[in-house]
Amino acid sequence: MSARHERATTTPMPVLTVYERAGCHLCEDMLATLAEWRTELGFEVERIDVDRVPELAARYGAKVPVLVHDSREICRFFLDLDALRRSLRDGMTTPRRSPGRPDRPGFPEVGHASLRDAGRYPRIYAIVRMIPRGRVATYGQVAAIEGSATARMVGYALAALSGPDRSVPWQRVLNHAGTVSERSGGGGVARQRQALAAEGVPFDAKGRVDFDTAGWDGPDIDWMERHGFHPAPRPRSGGRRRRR
DNA sequence: TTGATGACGGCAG
DNA sequence: CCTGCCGCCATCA
Repeated sequence: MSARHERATTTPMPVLTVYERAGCHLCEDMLATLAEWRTELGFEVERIDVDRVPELAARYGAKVPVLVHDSREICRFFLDLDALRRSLRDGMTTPRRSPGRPDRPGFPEVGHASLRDAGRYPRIYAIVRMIPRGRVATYGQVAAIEGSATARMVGYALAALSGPDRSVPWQRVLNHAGTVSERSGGGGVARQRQALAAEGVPFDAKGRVDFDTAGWDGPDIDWMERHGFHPAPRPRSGGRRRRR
C-alpha cells in the first residue's frame, strides 16, 4: 500500500479500458476483480459501453468484456491476472530488478496468483450461471467443462460465494450421488434443498435428485467456443449413459 | 514453510 | 446400494 504512493509520485497511473455491455455478468465479474487489485497493482479503470457506439458494438459483438491496456488486448471474457501483470510491468519505465530477486517485478508483495486471482472462479461461476432453472449439475461436470479445475475446486469456488452475489445459482450444483453436499458450516444445506424444491426439482425419498430427469447436459458448443472453454472429454467409462 | 482441512469423486469391499 | 479409503490441491493458520 505504502509502496504504491512512492511509485505514484514518479509515474502516471496506467489506465485499463474495459469494453463492456449492460447486464453482462462476465463484465461485472471482471470489473469486480479489477477493483480488488486496483490499489495493489496501481491502475485506473475506464469503462466503455460498446452499445453506446455502433462501431464498437459491431466490432466486439457478444465478445465482451475485453480488457485493454496501452492499446493492447490483455484478455477477454475472464481476467487473466498474469497477462495483466505482464502488461503493466512492460509498460513501466523501471525494468531492472535487483539480482537475486528474479521473480519480483516492480510490484511489492504481490505474491503468486491464486486460483481465485487467476480467474478460474469467474470461469466456474459463468458455467454455473448457464445451468437452467429446474436442472442440476455435478461438481465434477462443472469442473470438466471448465477444463482445468477439479470437482474439489468447484466446491471451493462455490463456498467462496458470499451473500450478495445472487447471480450464481449455486444451489443447482450437487455431488455425484445427486444429493446436497454436507458442509462444515452446517447451514445452507436446508436452504439449498428448499431453493431446488422451489424450482421444481424433485427429490426422492432418500434426498436424491435423479440426473436422468433433472440433469443438465452442459452448455452448447457454441457458448463454450465463444467463452474459450475446451473441456477434455470425460472418460465416460462403462455403460450407464445419461439420456436427455 | 508445513500441515490440516474440505460445498468431491472413483473404487474396492 | 452403501461405506470407507485415498488422491486431489487451493487455502489458511
